Amino acid sequence: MATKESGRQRRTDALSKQLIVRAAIEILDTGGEAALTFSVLTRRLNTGYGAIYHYVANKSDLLAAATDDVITRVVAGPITEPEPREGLRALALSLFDAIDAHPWVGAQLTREPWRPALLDVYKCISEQLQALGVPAEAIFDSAGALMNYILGVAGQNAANARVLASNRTDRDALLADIAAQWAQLDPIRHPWAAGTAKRLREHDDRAQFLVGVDLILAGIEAVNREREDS
Amino acid sequence: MATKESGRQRRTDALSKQLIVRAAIEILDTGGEAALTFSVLTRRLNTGYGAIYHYVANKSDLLAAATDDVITRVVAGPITEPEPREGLRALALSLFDAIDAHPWVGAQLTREPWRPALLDVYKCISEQLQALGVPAEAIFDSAGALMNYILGVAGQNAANARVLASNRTDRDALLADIAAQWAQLDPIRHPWAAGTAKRLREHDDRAQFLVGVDLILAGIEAVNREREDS
DNA sequence: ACCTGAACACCGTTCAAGT
DNA sequence: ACCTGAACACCGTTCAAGT
Repeated sequence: MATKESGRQRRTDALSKQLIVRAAIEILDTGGEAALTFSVLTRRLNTGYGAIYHYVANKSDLLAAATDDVITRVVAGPITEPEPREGLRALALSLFDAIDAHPWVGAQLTREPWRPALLDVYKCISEQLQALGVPAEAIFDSAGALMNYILGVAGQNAANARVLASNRTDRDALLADIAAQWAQLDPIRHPWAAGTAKRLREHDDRAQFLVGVDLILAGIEAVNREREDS
Repeated sequence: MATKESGRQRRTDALSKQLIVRAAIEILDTGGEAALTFSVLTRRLNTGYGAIYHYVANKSDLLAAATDDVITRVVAGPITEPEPREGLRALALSLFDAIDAHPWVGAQLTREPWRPALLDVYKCISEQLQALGVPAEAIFDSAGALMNYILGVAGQNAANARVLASNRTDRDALLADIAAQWAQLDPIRHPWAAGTAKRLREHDDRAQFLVGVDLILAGIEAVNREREDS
């Protein structure tokens, strides 16, 4: 089928940062961080190095722009849930899923925090907490804890996913291995180990992530109840 | 003082993985991730490339070993607090401080999770939760949430610290900038913004980290209380 | 067994030259 | 203004040769 098309043909339409970023995202999603190379990008876009550098300052800039693109799309989906607690859970899951689909975003966020897109996330969380009745003076710390948890766990999960990308067998083998180690601990001194080992083999990362969100929400509410009582 | 000592002299004592890892840690701490180069490492250790590769499989392996070294030292410090809640807070703070002192550890953990050293952290957290009276079936999710929070936030914080490494002025300027943005939001629709903007400028990352730990602990206890009641 | 360092493959970035 | 691609500096890794 179709001979290799030379690949030497010049592109007809103009380049744009948008176009470059989208191409970079595709490469990152397919081959991971190591696959994103200016040489690959150049070939994919049928252009030269200089053309890319005309729209992008350097590789850092490109990665940052790609990350912004992904996060912005998540936050742009307006929260439709009327119940603030559900809204928060939905936002958390959206971010989790986005980082799961684009694992390199997790690593990038640890490298360049405080991107504008993240401020929107922060804002969104703050609004939901306010709707939940959290007093203004408690919102700062609560929103911080939630956001850090969401990004932190999503990042960890993405890292896991990347390491165990090959197939389910790998994941199962590794978890079984860890579980076996724990199952060997003295059940008298470590009664938690048996249950944890069992759960480890069966657990669903996405569900466990949500349990954590709920734990933090429960904590926020518990602390506020105490504050009201006193 | 002391002329440059040629640097060409061969080392007298034998090399070892331990020695290489320690040298790598020093380079990483001083100059950040970008500074760790086999060429720099070779010069620092007065040796050749092959000698290093004799003890270390590749750069990934070296980074992993360096991370293990840091984390292991933290977990090795036995928890002396008799009160489990204080023990957890102490462990959390130790990890936070360690990652703050070695910011590259944060990025590394997102790259290679499930290292043996982290399993020890998990184990330690589980034990403290058990001592706190958390039922065995709730320990898995609770420990997971706590550990993810600790590593996630510590990593984020390290990233912040790295970006704003230069001096306090930079940090203050950036935070003031963000605060100003939020202060402009309509105070009727966003009553939380004013307080958050103020807190943002003044907050202490370490203290806020601990507030988050306490929130999760409060959530764990609240959920368990409900379970008991029903 | 342990070490040396030239050599190789690869990658980010620049820049003089083109349209 | 926008694009091309040879060239440069740098870095991880290998390997034949040394002790």
